[in-house]
Amino acid sequence: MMSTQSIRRGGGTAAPTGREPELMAIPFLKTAGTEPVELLSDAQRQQLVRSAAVRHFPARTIVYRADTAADSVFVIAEGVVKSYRDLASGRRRIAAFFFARDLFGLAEAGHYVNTVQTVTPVRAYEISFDALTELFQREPAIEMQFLCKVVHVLREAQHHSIIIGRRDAVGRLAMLLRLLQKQSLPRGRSRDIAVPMSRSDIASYLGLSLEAVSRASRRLELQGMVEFVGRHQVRILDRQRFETLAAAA
Amino acid sequence: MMSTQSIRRGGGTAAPTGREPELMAIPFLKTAGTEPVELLSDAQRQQLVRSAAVRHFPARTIVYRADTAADSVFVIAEGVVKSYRDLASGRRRIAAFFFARDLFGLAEAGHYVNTVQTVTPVRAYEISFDALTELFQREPAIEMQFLCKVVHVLREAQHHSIIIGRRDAVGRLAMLLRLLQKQSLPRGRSRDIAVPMSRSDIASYLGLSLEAVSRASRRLELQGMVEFVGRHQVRILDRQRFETLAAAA
DNA sequence: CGTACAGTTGATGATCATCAATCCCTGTGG
DNA sequence: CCACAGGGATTGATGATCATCAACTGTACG
Repeated sequence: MMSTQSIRRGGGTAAPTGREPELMAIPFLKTAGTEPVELLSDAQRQQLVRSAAVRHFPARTIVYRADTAADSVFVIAEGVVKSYRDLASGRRRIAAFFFARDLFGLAEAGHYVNTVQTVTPVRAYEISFDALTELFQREPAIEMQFLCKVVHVLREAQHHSIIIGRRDAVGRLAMLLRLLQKQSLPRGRSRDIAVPMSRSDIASYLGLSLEAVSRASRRLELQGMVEFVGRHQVRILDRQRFETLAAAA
Repeated sequence: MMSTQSIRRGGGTAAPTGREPELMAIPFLKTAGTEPVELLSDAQRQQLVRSAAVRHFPARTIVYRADTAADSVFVIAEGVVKSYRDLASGRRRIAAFFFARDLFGLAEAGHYVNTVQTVTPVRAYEISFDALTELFQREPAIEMQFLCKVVHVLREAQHHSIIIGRRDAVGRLAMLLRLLQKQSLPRGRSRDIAVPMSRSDIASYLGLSLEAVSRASRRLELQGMVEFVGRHQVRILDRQRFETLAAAA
């Protein structure tokens, strides 16, 4: 279904030679701008790649399940995953989507907290905890970069709860689209946003019903802010109003 | 920088007992149980205390404001703070409450993300970023403990968005009370829960209106699950149903 | 004892969840 | 190439829940 279409998202990434794995975040120390930057040096990437294994996952693959024994973390080279938990009520809450240059697999007392499943085909670097701690000892600077990245993920989690805290469905959807926009092209200014995940996933992420997402999409279109090009792409038509809505919080 | 008026240096008897500062979290590596544990060794605490300054804040003091220059992190020895952001709509969203043995002050590009204000009088250890990085180099094990703590805070942030994701006000309130219960006595089994913050703060944390919190409290009482003893204490009357409600998610 | 603020209670309207029916896209097989 | 099946997505109708506005009560503190 989305297999071929959604793998190639905007942003001609790749160039998988020696520049991986990448780890991107906004550092907490003062930097030039407020944009995310690559945290790892070439030397650090070389160190990392020696401790890691490259893994390939087809779309919709479970990478690991919540509450199972955890032994490694993952850095995405290419693709998108969702990190979620199925609640007692039968509802599913997606805690986060992770993209290229993101880190996931943080555990609690030796067990994964969330289930992680690929949304698109994914290429990732898997690093065992043993290798990671050994790496931290050998190259302490890398540990600081990981700390930096985790803080970044923490900020994103806080942002997520601000999204969910909104009462209006269209506002929540707009905020998600803005996230996806940043992912699509970290620097470019294209009007097109890739939406690799299903409506159902979006609903689980936004804390809405599937129908509410559908209606919110419709309303965004009717108001002339965006245009849906198929199910996995959105085009911004009125950036002004779109940004205002997404920022209103 | 820090707001000058709101900060008062230690006026009383700080006299650290030697067991401070403490830093508590559930490690991500496998441990004996799933309860939070003290992360720092005695030696590490001694190192830390040498790089830190003890600060005392009266209740309702702003420790720092969002978007101001950040230069240090804080470890709470005693007291409660709230970490929040005021949104464009005029609403306030509390991202987290922090308690004794918690860490706060993580920044983004050299600026604090949230405003932090004390709820009760607070005694805290302030550690400048400079001292912290220097400390990490001198004692690499401490960096791992900080990483561990940040991961812990990340999990709590994810849990927060699960709370907010609930649709029913009573359920959200119950989940907050359960958090406060864990804080009250990490090991004890008392029926009483301390609720140091105001209804308004609770509302901002749960993503509800102040009135909704009030009505939810009333309903919890009418259903016989809890009893409110004054405004800052709750007594569990029917733990069974209370846990069920809080866990339903 | 009075003021100010925190909290409660009530009435009304807006928004979303839910149930149900239909549409549409995609992949499959004739 | 087309028909069909199945899951994803859309649309519609109804009810439940919370926000909001407003009035009131309780409590802390001088």
